[in-house]
Amino acid sequence: MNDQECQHNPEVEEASGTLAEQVYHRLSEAILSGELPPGMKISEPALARQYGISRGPLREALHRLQERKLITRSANQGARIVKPSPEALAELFLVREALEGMAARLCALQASNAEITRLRAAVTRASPGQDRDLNERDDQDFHFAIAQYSRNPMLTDLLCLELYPLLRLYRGLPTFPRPRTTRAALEHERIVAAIEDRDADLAEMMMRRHIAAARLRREAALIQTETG
Amino acid sequence: MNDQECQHNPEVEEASGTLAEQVYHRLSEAILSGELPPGMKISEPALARQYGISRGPLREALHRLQERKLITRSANQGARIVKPSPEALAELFLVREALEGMAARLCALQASNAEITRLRAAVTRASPGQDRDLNERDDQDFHFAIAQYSRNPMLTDLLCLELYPLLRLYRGLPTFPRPRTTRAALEHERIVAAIEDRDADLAEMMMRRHIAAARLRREAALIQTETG
DNA sequence: ACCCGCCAAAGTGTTGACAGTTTTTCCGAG
DNA sequence: CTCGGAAAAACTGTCAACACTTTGGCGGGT
Repeated sequence: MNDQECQHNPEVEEASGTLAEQVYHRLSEAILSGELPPGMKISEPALARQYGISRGPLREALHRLQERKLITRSANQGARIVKPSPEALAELFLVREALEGMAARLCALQASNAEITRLRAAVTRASPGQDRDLNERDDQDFHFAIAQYSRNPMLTDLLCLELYPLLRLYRGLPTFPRPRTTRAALEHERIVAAIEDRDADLAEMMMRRHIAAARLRREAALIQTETG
Repeated sequence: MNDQECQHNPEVEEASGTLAEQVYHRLSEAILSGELPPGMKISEPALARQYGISRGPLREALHRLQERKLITRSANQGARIVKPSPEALAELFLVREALEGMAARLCALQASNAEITRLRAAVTRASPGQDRDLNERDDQDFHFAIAQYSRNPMLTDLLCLELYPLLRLYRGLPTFPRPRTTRAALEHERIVAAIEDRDADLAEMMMRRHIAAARLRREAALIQTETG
């Protein structure tokens, strides 16, 4: 009935299971990528037409997004895309520091030798010399691997399925700290070295400093903006 | 059409907003309290009849519970109440250690003097002498207050709305560590003392030891059970 | 010109019914 | 008695329609 579906993303559309599941993932991606502008009010009939489905599955997806705090809902007043704020970004970095610090600790304690070898390979491949900078993809892979090798599914899910996706929301924010390429690569190397030594305390401390550095850079930039 | 509604809990039924919201909270409570046995398969028609509503709002509530990981859903196979495992409990305690440690740190850095005074009053009231033991309610209030005074809404929500409720699920587990009354009260006192001194490092360390103590006691009990 | 109440249009919340799938049951063959 | 398979019951996924609420605009009164 709708000839102009898939107008928002001409990708493969064969997906998993139910319509509610599909639209949930597509909406999640649309929000995190900024395709749906923050603060926008969601009209259920309009969105349902756009995706070529009924309101039932759409509402189920919206309730899941609500629980993930990607949208806000109030009774009889509809849903709105969540609006990222500099304050929320600061909070996120502190939570991330705590969780990734623990992940690095567990990694040092429990990762297998094979996993550590893979970590080392990825880090040295990402920065073979002084001149090679760390790109965003390598950085994400590194943190993703640490989270996985912690052997704590609850912690891994929290980081990879909730915190890391949320970070994408804040990329457009003017206060989002740009990665410090060569410096970050060096810190990654030291974290892996601590894990290789099975030094849990050092691994956690290094990871926390690594995360905190981005937060502190951002706070410094904020102050400079205010006074400048 | 249903004369025997509310058969499961004869309480006040006037609640907030939509039916989906009400049934979401009631189901959440039912799962966490163990009223709905872990691992049980959920029949949507049966539950809908039991709560006197249609399947639509019920399904919306179920999708929210799925996102909270209180139930598991697979396409065309229905939903099941999540089953707590000793492994998941161990993971939970590690995540809690990381997050509450950070909360105590932020508390030491950012809590107002009035809030710290309230913390101190609550701790001394909970254990006026050596003989007075720490009950469960006082313990929960203490950790709840720390989470709140951290002035980090994202961290507070994670702890109070996700981790702490989840803990109730594991209370029935034979491996759940029973509180160490007088010892825990002493540790609480030391944490508050560190916060009063605005000693962020010490506050975090004390809180992490406090959480880790419960985890270690549990692991020790497990080993003893295996060998005994 | 401004404010207040009414009316229509749109939107959200809820329901019952229909289609496709899974699970159970039941019956006969081996 | 056990095993396999087909029919039937139950259940999940989906949809369109209905009831109630909110929103926007219009007209009348001040």
